[in-house]
Amino acid sequence: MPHAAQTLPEVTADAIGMLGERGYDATSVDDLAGALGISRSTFFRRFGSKEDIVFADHTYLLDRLDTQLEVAGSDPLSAVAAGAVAVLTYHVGRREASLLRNSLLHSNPVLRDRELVTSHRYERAFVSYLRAALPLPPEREWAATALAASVVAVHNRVLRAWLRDESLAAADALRTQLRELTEVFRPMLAPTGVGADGRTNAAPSSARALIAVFDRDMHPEDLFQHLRETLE
Amino acid sequence: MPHAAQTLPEVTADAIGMLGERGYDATSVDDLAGALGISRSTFFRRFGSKEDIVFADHTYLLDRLDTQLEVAGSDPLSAVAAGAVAVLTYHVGRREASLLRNSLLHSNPVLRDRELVTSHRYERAFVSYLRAALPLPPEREWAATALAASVVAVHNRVLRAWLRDESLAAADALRTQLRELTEVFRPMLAPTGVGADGRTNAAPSSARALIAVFDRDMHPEDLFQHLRETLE
DNA sequence: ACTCTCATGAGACTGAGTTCCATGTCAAGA
DNA sequence: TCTTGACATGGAACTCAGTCTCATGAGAGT
Repeated sequence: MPHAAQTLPEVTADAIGMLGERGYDATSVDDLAGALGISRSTFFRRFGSKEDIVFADHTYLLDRLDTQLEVAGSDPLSAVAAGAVAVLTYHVGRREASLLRNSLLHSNPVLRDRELVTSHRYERAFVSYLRAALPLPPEREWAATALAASVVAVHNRVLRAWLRDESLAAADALRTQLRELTEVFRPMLAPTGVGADGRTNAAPSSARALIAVFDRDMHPEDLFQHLRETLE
Repeated sequence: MPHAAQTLPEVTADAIGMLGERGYDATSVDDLAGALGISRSTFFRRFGSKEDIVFADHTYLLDRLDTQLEVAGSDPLSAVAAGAVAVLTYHVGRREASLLRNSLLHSNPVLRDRELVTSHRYERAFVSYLRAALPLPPEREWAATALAASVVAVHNRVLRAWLRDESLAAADALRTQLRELTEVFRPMLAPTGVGADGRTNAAPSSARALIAVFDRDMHPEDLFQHLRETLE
C-alpha cells in the first residue's frame, strides 16, 4: 500500500504501528519495506536501520533542543529546564504515538537499550551547552555533568509516569521538579561563593541576604571553618 | 592455543586483547572461539554474545555493588557515594585492562552505546537502593532519581579523566566531588524542611542557623513569600 | 538529443545469533 | 561391569540485519 506523499512522521508512525501489532522481532525489514511500498535497499538508505525508524523523532527533538539552547536567554539553568520541558511537551502532544512506542520498547530489550542511548544524547547536549554557557572553574565542571544527568533522569521519570497516567499534568510537574533541581545546583554552578551547607559555592556579591542550614550535629569547629570560608 | 584452566577474567582479557589488536569488527566470533579453544556454539553459550565478553566484569561489579549497598551503614547518601568509589577503585586497580577496554570502546560506536546501557544499570541500582533506604514522600522521589543519575555521571567523568591521565588521584577526586554532590542533594532527601534558596526542603528542626542566598534582582515580594514559607 | 546526477531496486554477500541434533563425559545406581 | 541420565560440547543448517555493487530509470540542464 504505497501512499504517494506521506510526511516522515506519518511513515514512521505506520511502521511503529506495524512493529507493535506483529511484534518487533517477528517483523522483518522486508515486511516493513513492503508495507511502506519501498524496497529493502531504500529502507536502509532512508532510515539507516530497523531500530532507527522507532527513534526517528528523537533526532528531530535533539536538533530542536540544540537550537532552542542556542537562542536561550540569560540564565543557563532555566534554559536547560525549559529545554527538557519542551521535549516532554512534544511527547505529551502526541500521546497516541508515545504510547505506541512505549509499548514497543517494553516488548523488546534491544529497543529499551537503544532508548537509553538516545536519552544519553540529550544529556550530552545539556552538558556541552552548560559548559559553554557557564564559566566554570575546572574543579566545578563535574557539577554541569551532574546537573545534565539529573535533568534527563527527572525528565524520563516524569515521562514514564505520564505514560502510565494520562491525567498527570506532566509539564507542570516537570517544571516544578526542575525548578527545585536547578536551584539545588545553582550554588554549585554560580561563579564563586558559599552555599547552604556551609560549602563554598554561591556568590555573596549577588546576594542581598546570606542564609545557610547547618546540621545540628555538625562539629562547631567545622561550622566556624565554613563560616570563615564563606565570609572571607 | 587452548589453555587448560583459565579464570574467566583471564579469558575475557585475552579476548579483549585480541579484539583490540585486530579490530572489533574484523574479529569474528569464529576467530574468538578459535583463539579461546572452544567452538562457536560454546562461545555463545558461555558469553551470550560477542559484546558481552567485553563487558563481562560489569556484571560482576554490579553484583558487588548490590551487596555493598545491602550491608551499607546508616547514611544512604554516603553509601551511594562509597559504592561509586568502590566501582571506580576496581577500574583504577586494573589500569591495563581498563585502557584496553577503553580503546576498544572508542573504536566502535556499538560498544560505546553498550557502555551507556551498562552504566544505566548502575543508575538503577542506586535508585532502587535509595528508594528503599530513604523514606521519601512521593513528591520528592524524583530527587533520588536525580541523585543516582548524577552520581553515575560524575563517576564516569572521573573515570574517563583518569583513563586519559594516570597521575590523577581518581578515587580522591571522586570522593570529594561526591561528597559535595550528596550534600547538595541532602536537603532534598531529608524528611522535611526549608532550604538555602528559600525553597522548602531542609528541616529547620535540625538547623542551628538558617542562611539562604537570594538573587539581587529577585522581587521583594517573592523574597517575602519564600521567607514566609520558610518560617511558617 | 545528450549527459550528468541521483534515487531506487535487485541480488549477492558477511556475520551475529538461534536452533536442533549428535557426541562425549562423568557419576550414580543396577 | 553395564546402564542410564544429566550435562557440556561441537557441528551444521538456518534466519535476518546490514553492506556492497551494479543496473535501471527519471528528471534537470545543456
